[in-house]
Amino acid sequence: MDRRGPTLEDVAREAGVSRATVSRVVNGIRNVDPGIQDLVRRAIRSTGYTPNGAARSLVTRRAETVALLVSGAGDAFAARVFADPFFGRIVSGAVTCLRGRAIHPVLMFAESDAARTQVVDYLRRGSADGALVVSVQADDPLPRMLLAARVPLVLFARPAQPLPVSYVDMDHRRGGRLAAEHLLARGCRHLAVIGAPRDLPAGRDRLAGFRDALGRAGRGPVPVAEGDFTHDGGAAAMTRLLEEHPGVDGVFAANDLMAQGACRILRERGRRVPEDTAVVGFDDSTVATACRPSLTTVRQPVEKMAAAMGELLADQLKGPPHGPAHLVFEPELVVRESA
Amino acid sequence: MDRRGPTLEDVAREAGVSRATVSRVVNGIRNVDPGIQDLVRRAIRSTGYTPNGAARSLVTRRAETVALLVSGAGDAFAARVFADPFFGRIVSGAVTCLRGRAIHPVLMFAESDAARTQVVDYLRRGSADGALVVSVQADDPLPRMLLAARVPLVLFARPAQPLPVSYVDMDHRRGGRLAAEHLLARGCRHLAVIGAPRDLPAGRDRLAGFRDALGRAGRGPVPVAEGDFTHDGGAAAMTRLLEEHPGVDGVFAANDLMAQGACRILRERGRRVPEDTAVVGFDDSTVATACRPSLTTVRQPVEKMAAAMGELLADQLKGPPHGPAHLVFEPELVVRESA
DNA sequence: CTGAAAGCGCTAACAT
DNA sequence: ATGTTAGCGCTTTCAG
Repeated sequence: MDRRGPTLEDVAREAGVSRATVSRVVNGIRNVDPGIQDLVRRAIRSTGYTPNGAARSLVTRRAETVALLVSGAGDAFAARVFADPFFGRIVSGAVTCLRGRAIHPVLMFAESDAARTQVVDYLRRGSADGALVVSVQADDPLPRMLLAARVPLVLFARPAQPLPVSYVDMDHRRGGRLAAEHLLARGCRHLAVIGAPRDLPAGRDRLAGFRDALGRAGRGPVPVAEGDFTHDGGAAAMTRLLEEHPGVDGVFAANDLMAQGACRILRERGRRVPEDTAVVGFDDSTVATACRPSLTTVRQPVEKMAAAMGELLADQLKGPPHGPAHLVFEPELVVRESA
Repeated sequence: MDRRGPTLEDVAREAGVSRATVSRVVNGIRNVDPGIQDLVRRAIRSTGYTPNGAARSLVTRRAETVALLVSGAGDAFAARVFADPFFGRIVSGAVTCLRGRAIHPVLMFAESDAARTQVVDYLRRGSADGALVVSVQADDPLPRMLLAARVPLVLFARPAQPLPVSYVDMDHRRGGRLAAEHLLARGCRHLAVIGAPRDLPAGRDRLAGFRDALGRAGRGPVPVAEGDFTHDGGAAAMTRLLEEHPGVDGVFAANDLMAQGACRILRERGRRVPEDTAVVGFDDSTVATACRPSLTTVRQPVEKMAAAMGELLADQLKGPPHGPAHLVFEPELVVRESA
């Protein structure tokens, strides 16, 4: 079963012109006589010609492909990643943006040294022109490796260590402030936080913003239980919080999944949400509207951010490098039932 | 910024051998003197050589890449797809399987004629060696188009129209039976179904299996409200069901998201789940354990199925075609709180 | 505006 | 066991 199709040569012969001319027509280059253009197009149709990607790629040095990398650690990483609707949103935003530019995304997980090596090799081999990277780990070595390999790349979220690299991010500090202000405004007096893993810049910023607002309102320190972005992690954190601070009447969770886990525990303990304890989530993921009470949450415009990543990378691939670009989006508080 | 690296030629010169020998070492072909192998490897290291993918691809006629196609219709298709954890599971299963074989998945959505054309072109261009297709639409034209282009492919789920193509599927009929038997066994007397879109074979089979079991138990016809696999669709269907059959005490929903939507409505109407109305879902997706009551559901081994798709395709790419293969997996009832 | 010709970097016969 | 050679299918100067 050989899927080898007709080549430029075949089309050229059919049309009675040279390969170069066919190539020009295929690539939409002007300076081709309209009559001949027609001739060629007809020949293309009649032969059923499609350009060969590898051959083209070999000379243009472009694969019209980028790697979409999800980077983090742990067993069953791939399986866990998509349990959070967050990643699906990134993927769909990126894919949608790239497809408009006829760039194709190759999805890869980089959760071990072996996987990272595979990823870097893939890029060095020229199979992809650049990379879109989503790290869920603070000390992720991947961006550095890619930078060392001179791979054009754009990160989702500012790296934990400063790096000369483009990224798209959100103003998490502001997000944390919005959450705190809302909780304060609805009269909560005993706040608590279910935080992100301690070393993630985004998590730190959300917490810092939350504290900012508290400080400004003359409030003291706030108890924090660390979560892991999962439903169960949120539930566990809420349980701990309740043991040590039974009087808590307002909770800010660093993502919606954890907020949902927290709500579950609160209700199992006989507390009404939001009457007894209000809960604010983060992300505005699909679960925010699917649960009862629906979640009041800080919306991240993830799809837009992912699309921006794609654009930034596309620009970088096209023009000469203008140095790292940083795009920071604004969060938005979405008020629903939980707070 | 030219990322052009050293070539085979450079390595050959450095090692004082021919390009062919270097190529043999790189590709792990025996019949190379161990001493020379060492020499070459050293030269590879010292030059920092990585093979060029396009050049290799041009002669081997293999891209070591497959397209992972999600096919369906509608606006914002890409965005909606990942709202259901189901797709994330497929993707992660497929990626995990393929990576072991050094095959890279390109993710594409095919929801319009333009998108489908782009997809077929991509394959015809040789940029991918084959396709893994997940259709969420009964009359999806994509498989046929791919078949016509002689693209090796494997479908997730049997196509609505018989097609000479390999696929991986589950015994949905059996899944429906499991759900019915469980509901019957727990003493439900007034059953109802929240079905899948009517034209999906999987949905039809689940319903048929459900009816099978009912018939065998001497039960008559069962009311069915059609859903669209979303949380809200499930809620809407449940609402309709309740209006026409207020006495319903057992519901089978064609996926977990709809089951969750149904539970929401039931509780809003003051009914206890499962005491007043039991609910059985389908898929055993991540939402099944995240909600209260947790869902009793029919588990689909999605990751395994997706991995099997990858294997089937890999085999097809490797060996000579042995005709379409069909792999059918068994469902499993997972009993939790909702029924 | 069109054609001829030179590669892009690699693999795979075929010789040796 | 190694080297020589001929392409894979395309783009792109460079002439004309």
